[in-house]
Amino acid sequence: MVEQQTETWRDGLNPEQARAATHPGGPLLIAAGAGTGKTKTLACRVAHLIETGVPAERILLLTFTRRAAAEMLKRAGQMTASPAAISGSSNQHRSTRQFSDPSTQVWGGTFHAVSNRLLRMHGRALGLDPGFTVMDQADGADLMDLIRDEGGYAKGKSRDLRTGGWNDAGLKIPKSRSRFPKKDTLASIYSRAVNSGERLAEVLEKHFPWCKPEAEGIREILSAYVERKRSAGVLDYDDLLLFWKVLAEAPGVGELVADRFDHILVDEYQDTNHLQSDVLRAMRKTNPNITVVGDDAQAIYSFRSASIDNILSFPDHFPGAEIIKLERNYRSSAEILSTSNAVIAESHIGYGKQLWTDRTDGRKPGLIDCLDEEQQTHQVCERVLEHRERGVPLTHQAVLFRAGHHSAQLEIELTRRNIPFVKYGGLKFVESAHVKDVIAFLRILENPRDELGWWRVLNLLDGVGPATTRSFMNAIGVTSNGSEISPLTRLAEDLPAPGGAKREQVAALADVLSRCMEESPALSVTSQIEIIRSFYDPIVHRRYEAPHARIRDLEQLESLAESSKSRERFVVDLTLDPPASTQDLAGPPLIDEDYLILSTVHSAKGGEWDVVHVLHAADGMIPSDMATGDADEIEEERRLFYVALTRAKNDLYVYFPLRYYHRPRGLDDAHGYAQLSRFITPTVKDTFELQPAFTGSPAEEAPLDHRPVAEVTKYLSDLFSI
DNA sequence: TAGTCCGAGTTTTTT
DNA sequence: ACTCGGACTA
Repeated sequence: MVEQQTETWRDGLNPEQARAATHPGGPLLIAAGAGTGKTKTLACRVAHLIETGVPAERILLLTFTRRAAAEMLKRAGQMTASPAAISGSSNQHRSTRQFSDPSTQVWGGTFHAVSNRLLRMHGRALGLDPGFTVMDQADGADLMDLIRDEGGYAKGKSRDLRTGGWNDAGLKIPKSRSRFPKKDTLASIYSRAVNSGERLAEVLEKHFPWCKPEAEGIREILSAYVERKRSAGVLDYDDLLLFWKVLAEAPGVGELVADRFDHILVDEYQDTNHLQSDVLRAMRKTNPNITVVGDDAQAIYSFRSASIDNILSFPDHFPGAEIIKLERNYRSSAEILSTSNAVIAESHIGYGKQLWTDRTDGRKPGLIDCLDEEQQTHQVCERVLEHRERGVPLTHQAVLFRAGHHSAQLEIELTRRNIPFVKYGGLKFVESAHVKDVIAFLRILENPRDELGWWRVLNLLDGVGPATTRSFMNAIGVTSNGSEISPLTRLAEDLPAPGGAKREQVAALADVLSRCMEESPALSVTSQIEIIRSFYDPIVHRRYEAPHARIRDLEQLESLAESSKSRERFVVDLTLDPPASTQDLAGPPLIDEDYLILSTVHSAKGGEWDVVHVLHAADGMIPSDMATGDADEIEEERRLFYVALTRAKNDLYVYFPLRYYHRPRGLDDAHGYAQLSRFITPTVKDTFELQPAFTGSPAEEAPLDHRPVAEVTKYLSDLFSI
């Protein structure tokens, strides 16, 4: 990393970086390879714009996560005289700094967060009630499920559609197993169509061919889904983009919105999708000042409909675009670069950058053959500690893996050895049912028409299931539109016929909700959650086997709310920018401590560490079994591997466990032998130093590995069993 | 109509 | 290990 405390920021830039940072205006594409200082360049560009007189609040910086925006603006702030003007306006609840005048700050954040803000300001012009609530992907899937049940798609309808031909052929229908897509599939189909702009038929054909027989039912559900979101006053992630696009294209208000910004800068452009590129074009119909930064070799979000075409056809979308390539790598040793260059060389698309460095102090990356996952875990721990002893703190080391659960065993071992760690990616706090339940309370307080919120809350009552919930929602006017009286009031005033529910419990619920609505003095979000928990905690105790972990989560949620200005902000922030790591939740105590970073490769995007350990370099893990359908998917997995490798500055270790015990299918505990990841071709392998762990020092390994004995026993018992 | 139990099938990445 | 759906009971 280049020094920052130079006189002016310009001195720290190489010629290409400087040219990009001081580009006068018009469309600019910065094709920045991994580790070429793209964050710095973008931050400098922001600083440059402000120094040349562009008002901070007329700059829009779109990033992939809010964390990235905050980081970039922090760096820009260090370079200019008035740092406060730069720090992002969308500071989240966890941010400790407050700024005097939010109107004089750069707009920074994700597409979704920025859209949320614009729509609350201008949405009315589209007929959109600015009091909308936002739901995440899982909520969307739940709504799909609701509709799916009502329509009886899972049962009767789909069966009717399929039976005919089969009977004629004399085939036995396999016990009418419902093949109708599940809620998550429905949500993905919908999202894919919206984000890529492809028609339903095409989407099914290309990405969900096994769902084609149910196309008609799917179409009906998707239409109903759209309608239900509208009447509930709820937007999903896709709506945020869609409405932003419509807003920007609308005559009158569209110009108003676009004219807010003299300059738009977009980071990680390779991971934007068709819809996002439409948004940008709509925002830049007249003003051509747009800067995008990206690396086609690091495109890893096609599952979210991101399209590599966006970056490849940027010059067509924005005529007159200048392209600046950044190829000088400041991050990694030459040896690490050789390895990563060799990996990406096997792929043949894009702007074909060749990364180089003049560093000469490197060591060859290590490829560590392990007997099995247990040994891999052991090896990682040993190496991590070794590096710490040699002076590399844990925070400067990261362990990367393809899927959230790949680190499960390692986490157990780290805990056992008292090695502190923080994990990014994988299953998230806000996705757990009990947290969602509490958020559902907040959502109906915020937006009493929020059908899904009511659905969750009412279903909590004893003796209340789907049917009673539906009649409740009708009775208090959640679903039946038109009444001026809020469902909250109606629940409190005349309790609906309880059905199977206990009258007192319904009354208690109504009481909790109205206490949260107290206006003078307005209650803090924390107090509201406290009230909700007085009702909900007992339910957790009754419902779950081990309630304590869940109660702790709720305590965390409560304290998370402390720094939150309003209920609206809290709920929106939780869905648009959920805590990304275990650390975000753990609070201050961890901050001074040293801890190891664990992260999915996706969440590691943009990060860099002195020492990087990549787990499970076996076929089936990298590339994932789930993503070997077609050539494009494989290429994306290759780029994913490339992203993992290029995070390393000084030392890189890639681990390959030869044997897996818990093969997904194997109920008979049969193990399987894995293949080395197909991305480690012979050429690539040559760039590594091979370090077979199990032929190492036997004295060290032997006591730790009881497997061989178990193997022999099993072998013999198999032999005799037939 | 709710709640429970069992068997079958699935298992990624994230705003 | 987990979720989903179907069947069964109260």
